[in-house]
Amino acid sequence: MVAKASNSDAQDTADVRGVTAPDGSVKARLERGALNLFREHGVDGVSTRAIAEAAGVSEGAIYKHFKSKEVLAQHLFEAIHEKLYALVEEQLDAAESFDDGVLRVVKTYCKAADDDPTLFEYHLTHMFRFGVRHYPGRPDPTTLIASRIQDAIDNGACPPGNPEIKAAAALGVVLQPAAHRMAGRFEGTMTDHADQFARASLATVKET
Amino acid sequence: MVAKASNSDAQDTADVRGVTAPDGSVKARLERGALNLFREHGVDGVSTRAIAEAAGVSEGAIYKHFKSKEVLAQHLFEAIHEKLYALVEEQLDAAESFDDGVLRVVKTYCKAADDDPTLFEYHLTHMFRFGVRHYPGRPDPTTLIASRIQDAIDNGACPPGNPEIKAAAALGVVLQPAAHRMAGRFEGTMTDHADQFARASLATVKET
DNA sequence: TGAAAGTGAGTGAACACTCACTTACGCTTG
DNA sequence: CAAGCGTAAGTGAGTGTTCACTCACTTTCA
Repeated sequence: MVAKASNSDAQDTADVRGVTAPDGSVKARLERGALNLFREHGVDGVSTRAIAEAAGVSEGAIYKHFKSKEVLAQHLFEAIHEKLYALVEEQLDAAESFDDGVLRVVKTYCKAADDDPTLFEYHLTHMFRFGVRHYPGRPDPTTLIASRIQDAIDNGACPPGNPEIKAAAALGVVLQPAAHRMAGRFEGTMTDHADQFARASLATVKET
Repeated sequence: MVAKASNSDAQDTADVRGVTAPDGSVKARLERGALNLFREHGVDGVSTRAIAEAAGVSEGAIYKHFKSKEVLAQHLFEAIHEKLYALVEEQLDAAESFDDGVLRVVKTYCKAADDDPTLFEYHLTHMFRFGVRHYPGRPDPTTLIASRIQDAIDNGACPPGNPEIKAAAALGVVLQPAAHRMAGRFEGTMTDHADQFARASLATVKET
């Protein structure tokens, strides 16, 4: 479970941050320190010693909060994964049409990438490690999108086709540029180009 | 440098395989064994002991062919990276129009993913580790594609826009489904859907 | 016959994790 | 409210294991 971040702090904006424990706490410093290191060096490239140092605590402190380094890494991934799911669901439910839904989802991903690039990059780069399994019931943004595409196909708002493929291709339009943005291959924010990505995503969904 | 694979074996087909040493040699077995393990567990998740075991040789043998485990991992990445570059360049040069070029590149990626999924997945998952730096002169498929898009913009075959972003978005249409395919999220080959991906890529390039 | 390829026990370093211990602190009770 | 107390948080030296890599040696083969 993600540390409850929406208890009293009036943060109802669709913000990808706030998936970690309250700022200043040792747990939050461990999470943020580990996240920074994991993003740069990969989970296996980071020692518990380095994590403790980054958080300004002793190595033993890690184990008061997490059973193992691996659990810490999983916890961070799940936190952002579930947060993304919630944001996507929120936007899809608020959408006035299929096309509007695509636009909203694209904007959500762009905003997430801009708001917390470290968190987003960790999510992107560790999808293969933690995000592959999509057992039934696990909240997975792509599966959610695919199921909404299926709905749209059923009611004629979208041409027929494999919804998993449509979802993947449409997301690729946003995620691949996001990866390039993080590698410094172009300037500006993702949100700057959100409308363009949305048009391309929509064309992709209707084409694929 | 990639082990010369096009010496005498009459393999002129645009195939992504053949980036490793001749089959049966210890070097080839080390490369293939390491590749399989790296793909599944990541470079840092694989021990030299495991690599030697997979290749059926002693640990010391690794160091007769590669200076270190890291060099072996880099070598494998560069091999597929340069091969992809060559294939993309070949197809772009053979293209009769901008649109035809997009179709050919998309088909090339689909075929590469189908021909050697392990190699392709290793490339995909280790882009962040090895593929980020695109210093001038290094053959990089995406940079090549971006430069051809720039050409097309200059001669009016493509609407204006940032070619790096266009290239990334168009590639995302293929690469994200490829990742999903490898995770077993849909059946069939990538090539089965190449025409659809090509149409979506083209729309993305002209839209983004 | 000489060089390259291959062996496998050996080495020091780094690793994730533990544990006996100290510190901090909220809660009960007179 | 002060004293006492139990629990959770935090420490950091210690532990056994695993790691990448080496080297003296043997084998292969042109």
